[in-house]
Amino acid sequence: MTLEDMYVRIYKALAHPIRMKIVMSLLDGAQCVCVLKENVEFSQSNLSQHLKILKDAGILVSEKDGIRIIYKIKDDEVRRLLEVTEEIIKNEVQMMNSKLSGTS
Amino acid sequence: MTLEDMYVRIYKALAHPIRMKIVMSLLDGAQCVCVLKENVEFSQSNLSQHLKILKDAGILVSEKDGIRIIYKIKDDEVRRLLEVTEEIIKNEVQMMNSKLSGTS
DNA sequence: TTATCAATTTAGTATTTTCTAATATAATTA
DNA sequence: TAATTATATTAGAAAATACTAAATTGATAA
Repeated sequence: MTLEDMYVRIYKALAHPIRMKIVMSLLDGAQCVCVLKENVEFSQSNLSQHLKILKDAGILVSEKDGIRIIYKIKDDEVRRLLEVTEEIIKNEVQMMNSKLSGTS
Repeated sequence: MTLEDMYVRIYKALAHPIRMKIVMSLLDGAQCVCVLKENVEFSQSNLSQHLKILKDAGILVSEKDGIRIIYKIKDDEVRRLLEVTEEIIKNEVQMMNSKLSGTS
């Protein structure tokens, strides 16, 4: 596995609307699959597959709690990744707006 | 386009080995397509398609220079995104190593 | 103007990813 | 132990993405 491949694995994990939704939902705190399931509009097996991808990529970690499995954001570095991405998006939106209003 | 979709577009653009290679190659400085072509192992049309995806996602920008087109990393925020990702990878590698050597 | 070089676009095939449905596992409770 | 609840896995069809080859555009030079 090259360095490039490691980058790609991380980005690929985040490059899906459902997975992004899961990750954002977990930014507020850990959640069990049973709760995540309620906010997601498809099958439980599909959710499970997406969670696996996120876990394998090192975005999420999980732990057992009796019959439940709790998922959470792995660490602060992952949170920072999302923050920096948000910065990029903010810049884009700002630029779009200033172009539209002719203030550029 | 929701906020989620904007995140996804950025990550999707980076979630490909060839595109990652292009981006890394551009971290050292702007390059024309003609030079990028030499470091990439497939058709020029394919390269062009990947460049388009990176540009549309706001990762790269391009400018004309006579007959050539020069591509470069859009801005420092994008560079930071890559840096933070590298941090995540470093942590992973470190953890793997300490597990292997039993130092954990 | 014609030829050439640099890059992009288009169309169709090949490959990869995603989703659904069914089955399996694992912990808990009756 | 059997039934139930929570989650994961598997297999195959559906959808999305990537690649190749050919055609196109646009700028420059002969």
